[in-house]
Amino acid sequence: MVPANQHDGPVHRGGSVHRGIFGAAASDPKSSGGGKRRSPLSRGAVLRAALELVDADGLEALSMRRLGHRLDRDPMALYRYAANRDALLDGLTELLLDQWAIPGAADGDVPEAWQDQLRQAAHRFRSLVLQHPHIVPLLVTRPLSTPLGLRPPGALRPLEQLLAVLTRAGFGPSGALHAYRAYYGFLIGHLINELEEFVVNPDEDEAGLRLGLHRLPPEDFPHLRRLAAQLLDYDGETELDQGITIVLHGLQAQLDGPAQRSQ
Amino acid sequence: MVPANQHDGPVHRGGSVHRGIFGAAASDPKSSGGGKRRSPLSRGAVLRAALELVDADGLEALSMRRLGHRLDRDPMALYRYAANRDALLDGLTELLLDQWAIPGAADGDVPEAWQDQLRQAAHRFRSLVLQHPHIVPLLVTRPLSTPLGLRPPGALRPLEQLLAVLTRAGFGPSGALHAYRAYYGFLIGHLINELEEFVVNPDEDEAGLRLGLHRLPPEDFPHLRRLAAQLLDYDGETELDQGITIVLHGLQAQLDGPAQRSQ
DNA sequence: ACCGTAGACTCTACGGTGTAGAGTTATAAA
DNA sequence: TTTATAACTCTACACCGTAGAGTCTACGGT
Repeated sequence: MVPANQHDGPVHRGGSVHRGIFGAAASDPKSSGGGKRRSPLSRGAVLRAALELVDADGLEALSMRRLGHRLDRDPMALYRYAANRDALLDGLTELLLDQWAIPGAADGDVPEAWQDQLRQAAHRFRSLVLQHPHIVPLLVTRPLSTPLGLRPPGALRPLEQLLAVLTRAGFGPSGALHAYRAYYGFLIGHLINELEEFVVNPDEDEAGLRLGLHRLPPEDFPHLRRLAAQLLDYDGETELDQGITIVLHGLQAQLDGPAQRSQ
Repeated sequence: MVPANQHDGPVHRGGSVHRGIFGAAASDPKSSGGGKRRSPLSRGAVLRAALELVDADGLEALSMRRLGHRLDRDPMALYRYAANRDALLDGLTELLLDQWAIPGAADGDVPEAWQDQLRQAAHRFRSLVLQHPHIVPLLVTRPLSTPLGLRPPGALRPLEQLLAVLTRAGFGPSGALHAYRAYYGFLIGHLINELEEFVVNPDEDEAGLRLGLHRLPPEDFPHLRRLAAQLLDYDGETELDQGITIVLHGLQAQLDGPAQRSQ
């Protein structure tokens, strides 16, 4: 349930000094009270500052120089905590994935609850992502450049836990993998969809005008133009819930169907 | 079936000189045969060159300067065909979406075929994206910054056509929208998943080693480590097909269920 | 033949970026 | 006191997007 994280110090060597989850420090003056030397940074502090920067102003606003400025350190100091900017971005996705709590992942639960567990996990992931919408592109892009086994454990934990839930539900190894892919694929796809729902001009009264739909030639886009009202009262939460229901039904059918077991 | 595209010339004014789909020119010497002055570029030529650059070396390799060099033009010349780099990226997503052919979008088809049509469309989208994997981040990120009505028609056409298919299938306006979202959400999610499947070291014999799974502590990742073999023989096409089947069944159920019609 | 105009492009420059390499300082250990 | 090391800073380089002004060519009008 709670992130169980690893090294926090400099990046080149796992210093193994456990300072807490993603590191504390960085605000209290250390032992000697000169006031001249600040307490050293930590990977956790750097990542958290980076996330704040991204949340506030988007991904492009995250530059080494700006982050250095925000932490009151020379930009080059950051390279002690992330090998380069890409590694920093990877750290952000890890920071996020590591917060994804998947219910019922511990042993000893009733196996029938797997559908509720997956449903809950989906909603948690959604609210997590909505708190940090700017990192979605990272979620989509970054892992692509890192092969499975080399990704940080924090980023793999959700996958492992989902596989555990599915296995307890009765899926075989390959079945669990297929089920995971269908589930996570739908989940991430939904979030991309949801984040793309937008309004041009909230002050405008008429639905079509708010979306800018009046610019579209009616003869080319009859269906779209007719949907102005429906496009506006989008409810991401129930939309996700209904979609997840479809997926879960499909998975249940596979469980009940033939040739399960070793498949 | 075939992209029907609009202006192609300079960006500030829709020159309305129709030179063909996304523009020709850019290789044949124009009327006067001095050999001194090259024929002018075109938006289409610029976008195509940009796509080639991205396909070859990834998104980060697409800089105005590199693109200018490739087209043998000063980088600033490109600003005649795209207002800035972001607009260039938007042009790339349009270039791609515009190629997505959705079968049966023309009127007069048998309405029962909608499931096959959506299935086919999904497979076409997949092969399109696999030809240009580097643009997936754009597909995910770019529309986010452009409200629906302001997106270029080429990027909205697939949406319109999918809505047409769903409407002919019997969905009401809101139902069609929900169905579209479930369908496209799953589709894009699957592709993200599929693109993240990777091998570390193809020369390695043993499955776990090829994925780098041996680095993971066995006590923390029992399920993942057990899946080495299954992770390796991933077949994106049938995976997509099975997932789409689930979604289509779910949608069919909604069609058969109560309260369809005006909903 | 001359001029004016407009399109397509180039030149220069500014402020920003990631990061290599070497240098600095403060603390802890010997 | 000396030495080692961790944490950090300084300087510099090559690249980036793009604003602003200038150039060069083709063409239409007179």
